[in-house]
Amino acid sequence: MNPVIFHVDMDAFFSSVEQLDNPSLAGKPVIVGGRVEERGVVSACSYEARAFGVHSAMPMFQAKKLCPMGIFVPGRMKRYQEVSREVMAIFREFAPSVQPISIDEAFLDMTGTGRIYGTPQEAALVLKQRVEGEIGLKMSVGIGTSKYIAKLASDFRKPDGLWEVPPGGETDFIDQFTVRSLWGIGDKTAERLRLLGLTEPKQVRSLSRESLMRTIGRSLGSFLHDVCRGIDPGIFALRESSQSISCEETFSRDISDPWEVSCRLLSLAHQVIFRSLDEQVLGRTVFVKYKLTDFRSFTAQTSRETPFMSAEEIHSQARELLRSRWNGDPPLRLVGVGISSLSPAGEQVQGELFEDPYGKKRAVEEAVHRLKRRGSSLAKATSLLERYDKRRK
DNA sequence: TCTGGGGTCCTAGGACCC
DNA sequence: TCTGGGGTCCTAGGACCC
Repeated sequence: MNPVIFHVDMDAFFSSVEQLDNPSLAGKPVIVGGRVEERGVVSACSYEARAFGVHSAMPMFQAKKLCPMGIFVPGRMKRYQEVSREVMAIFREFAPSVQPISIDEAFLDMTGTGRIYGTPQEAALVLKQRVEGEIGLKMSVGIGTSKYIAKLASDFRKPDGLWEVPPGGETDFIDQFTVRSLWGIGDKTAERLRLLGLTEPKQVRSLSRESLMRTIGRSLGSFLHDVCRGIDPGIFALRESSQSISCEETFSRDISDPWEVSCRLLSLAHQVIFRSLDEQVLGRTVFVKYKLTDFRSFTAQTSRETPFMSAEEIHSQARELLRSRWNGDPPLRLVGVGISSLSPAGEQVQGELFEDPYGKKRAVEEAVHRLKRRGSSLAKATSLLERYDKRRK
């Protein structure tokens, strides 16, 4: 039996939710994103706004220029997550197996559901109607024999799309794309391939896997070889847990004062530890990322044998990493902090609790975390107090 | 008046080990 | 007086995606 995979993608998700919650926005160019003064970018926009050339990741000042009459709204991530959960719940009721891959996308394995739903297209129509009826949002569905094909298919007739690639039709379908428009091929790689005379999947098929791997690298070569033959490259494998947790901040104006940067790092370190406690993981690696005025960005990281247990530990490591590389000039546009080499928190805590400094610190973090979840401003107060203490020294 | 935030994976070089 | 060589871990940078 051929696999039947759906890729479901909500249309212009964030802006559609805004239009759903505020019907006066329906049919208008809605642009969700940051603030111009804070160097924000577009995170999503309605199709009405796209008609003006606005697209996601575009700087807000540019979007305003292109679409001055646009309705600019700040994002409400909590609300989008809430709606996402509702939509995913419908998927889970509907399909035997669901794999969410982002806030507004999921793979549904519909193999063997013919007796219940009829043909894949009939099933997709029912699902689209359910989501539109129960939630009020439109979506696009791609159907194929693999995740990769389904993913391309959902994008093929957006918005409100429904496209099925029949078993055996994979290569013909792929041939309707340019190499650049394939998922996983960006500007840089497309340009490299263009210089090699490879702009169409058909041209890629004239090369063996070995020669592709030799010329463009093992991984990319193998990936491209498979994709252009309609073979699933296996990139949407299930990942049960995250590999890293990080937070970053772009300043509304560049900062050259190391002390001020350190304060920002502390606040970011707190956010990182809160999220790591949420996910019940700890990290043995701390990394910092910083971006200069000229947009060049750098990373530095360090690992140790025992996990970092508190915001203070993460912060002091991150500050040290940054201090040895940057001393205030040129000014910074962004800093970020993160942890990786993650492991479940439970394992560590057993042993570490005996070591007072770590166990105690962690207990404090957890307490602060619990309070913060209840809306207390204690965490903020802690940060401020520390700031105050350090200034006094 | 300039270009976010949160991730993933890959590559390449060096250290270290057998 | 010839530069083994494979495996693994770590680090920094980069490409890509939503």
